[in-house]
Amino acid sequence: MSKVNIKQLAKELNLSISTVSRALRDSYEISADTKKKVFALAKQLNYQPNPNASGLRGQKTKTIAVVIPEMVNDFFSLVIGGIEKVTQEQGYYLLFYFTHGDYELEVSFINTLANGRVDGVLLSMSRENNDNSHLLELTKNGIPLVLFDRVSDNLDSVKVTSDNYESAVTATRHLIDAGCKKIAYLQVHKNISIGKIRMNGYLDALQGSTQQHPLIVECSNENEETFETIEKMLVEERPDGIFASVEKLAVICYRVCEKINLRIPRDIKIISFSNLQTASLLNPSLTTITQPAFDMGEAAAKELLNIINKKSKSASKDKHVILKSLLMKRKSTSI
Amino acid sequence: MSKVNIKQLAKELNLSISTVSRALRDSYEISADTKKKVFALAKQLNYQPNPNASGLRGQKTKTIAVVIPEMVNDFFSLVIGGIEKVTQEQGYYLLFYFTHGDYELEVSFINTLANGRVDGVLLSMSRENNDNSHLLELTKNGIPLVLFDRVSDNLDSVKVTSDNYESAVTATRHLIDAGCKKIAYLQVHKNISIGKIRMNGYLDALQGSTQQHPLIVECSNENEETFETIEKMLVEERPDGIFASVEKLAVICYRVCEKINLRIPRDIKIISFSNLQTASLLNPSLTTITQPAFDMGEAAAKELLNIINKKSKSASKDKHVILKSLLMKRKSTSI
DNA sequence: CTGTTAGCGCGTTCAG
DNA sequence: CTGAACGCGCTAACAG
Repeated sequence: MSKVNIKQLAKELNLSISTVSRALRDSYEISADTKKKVFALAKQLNYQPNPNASGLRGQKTKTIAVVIPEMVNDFFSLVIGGIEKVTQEQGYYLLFYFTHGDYELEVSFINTLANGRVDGVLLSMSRENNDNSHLLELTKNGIPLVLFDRVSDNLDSVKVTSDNYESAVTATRHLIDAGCKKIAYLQVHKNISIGKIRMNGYLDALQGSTQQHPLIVECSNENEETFETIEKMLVEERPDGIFASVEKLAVICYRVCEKINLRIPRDIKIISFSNLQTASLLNPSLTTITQPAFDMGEAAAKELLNIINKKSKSASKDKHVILKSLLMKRKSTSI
Repeated sequence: MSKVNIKQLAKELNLSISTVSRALRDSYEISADTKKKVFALAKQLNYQPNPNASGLRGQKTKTIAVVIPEMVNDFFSLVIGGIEKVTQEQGYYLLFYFTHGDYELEVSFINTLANGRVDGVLLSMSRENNDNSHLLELTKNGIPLVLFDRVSDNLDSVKVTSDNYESAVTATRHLIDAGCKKIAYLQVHKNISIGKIRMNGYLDALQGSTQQHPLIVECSNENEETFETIEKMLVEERPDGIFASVEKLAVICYRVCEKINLRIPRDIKIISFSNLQTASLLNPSLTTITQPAFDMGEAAAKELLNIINKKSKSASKDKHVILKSLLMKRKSTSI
């Protein structure tokens, strides 16, 4: 344990502890000469202020918590990239927690944060439309909270999302414009709001432009089951367009098409909410509605740091930042 | 700021601070009755011990740092899953840091950790064969370190890796057994040790089994450039087998084959180091050597917690855990 | 079984 | 310009 603290610096330099402390914080009441000496020794010994001590004293830790459902997921990986870029610039540390979509875990972790472990929290909810009292409690304890992607309307924290409704409309119109006469919508998590919002975009786009009837296919989290559901639907209904609400469904759909010899995009056109990474691996590559994941991370982190630093709680309450998604066509795709 | 602390609990219950503290820690010298009362109130008020205070006092934070090159990468995502599983069970927090392969960033972050911010560090190195003095300094300060995946031989910390050499041999033999007469090896990062080790496996397997000459293709980080390099090689050399040292190269290779009408696996067979996620998206799906990423995370975290809890520094010094990779063939692949 | 006290390292008052 | 002293919240040693 050769850890260096202020005391040792003081002894070494024949100064008092408080002088050293002040010098390190570049206080105006310390002579340039003394400061120079202190800085030199601090650097030489790699002095690092004890974060527990300063956290205890000043009630700030330069740490923010990031609570997300999971990590093995390109979307959240990209979001984290954005968060990290912003926070790193300002010297913040990142405490991560993965809820695996488990509400109980989210609650217990958030409760754990009540007492000065972090300066703020970035959260994408594990489930929605639930009891949010743990989050209310958190903000009541003076810890700022910013929600992103999976947010809840009955919380007046700052929110950052992408334009799920508008982009679902865009995606559906894209299929219509490409000549599709019967467009199926592949749906999961029908009870989470982001799912509903996307579906509404699909429904409204259909209604607005043509006489098409909606064809909504409820899928599950079980890949095998979903495969069969989709296969059955394709055979029986013979749609010529597919709009997948999440990437995984599009991938399964590709597999089904292979099996039953439907050629993409000639026989059937597919579009999906998805990120960039995996979409271009498919053949032909998948046209997607891509959320600005990195930007979302950046935006959420910036909002949070604003609240933390400027304490402008009142100004930004109930603010909702909405980022624009992109329709992405890739080479070798012609839909 | 309505944060609850021990003092408030004590006042509310007409007990002394230390009695409450002991009750919360379930000390044997507190009556069952008192404990019950304390627990009840603590739960009611959602009392959470201030981590800065206990960290300052006891020199432990229940936090470990995870330092990795990047996040947008299935391999590290999976590793983190393993780390998280183990640490969550024991109530540890995870502080993340991404070096983006930048050695300077790694150094500055590690230095920051010298003074009681975390109880231990899990690290996958940003670069290798460099000056490791920052890591030595860290362990000298009494903070345990476990290296995984990208490790350095001139550090006597515990290391966890997968069997890169053996699995490269296996992969090469697999192509040979499948009848390949001319196998090319796609290489990047020739100067990092993990790259060298894999290449040696390829070279030795070739030498051991047949009269084949090695065909090593140096690729860059530039996708466009690499695409052209591989295309040129395929046209000029006409190999019937490809061993890609990283997944991205295999993907590019697929694209090149499409362009110049080489059918996989009939004309050319491809195998690659890769994880599971993206490999099955390709068509035909890619046969891979898959590192046990999740297991690696688990193993590394377990080793670290062992050191932290048992303080068995001496016993585990210079230990090297090597996990076995898996050769994975997937449906619709016939090589 | 319970209360009193001291100190972890730092930053900020209050004195010079 | 510098030093002494206090307290952030918690735990452990020392009483009783």
